Amino acid sequence: MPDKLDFYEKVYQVVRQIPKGKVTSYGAIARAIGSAKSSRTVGYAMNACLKTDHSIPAHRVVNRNGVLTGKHHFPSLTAMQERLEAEGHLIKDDVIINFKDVFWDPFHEY
DNA sequence: TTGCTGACGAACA
DNA sequence: ATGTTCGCCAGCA
Repeated sequence: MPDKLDFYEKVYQVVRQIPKGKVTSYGAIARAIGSAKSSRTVGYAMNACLKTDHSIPAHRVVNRNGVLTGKHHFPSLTAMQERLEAEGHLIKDDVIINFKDVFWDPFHEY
């Protein structure tokens, strides 16, 4: 079937499951949907969802170091950080403080 | 169609 | 510890 669209579907599905106050990484999502080495493409999917589906909390997805590498793609350069702070996260120099403590592993859900 | 790019990550030197 | 290379996959010129 539409394998290509399938990839997006799965990515969105996982991202939507991220609990409020938690975050996860591109790589974690990639593993969760069965494409462990496609973390880059996960980010690409996020980029697309920003423009299309606003119901997806793309700001809860950061890289494996807890860095807000995707902030440049938001309407505002500070939008991502502010959203995260609004959910109780502490951010310093684009890095989520206590990232490890607020990390949510989608793999753990499956 | 080919080649390059990119919100990543892991392996190597 | 730091820098480079490769894999993965969608989108665009």
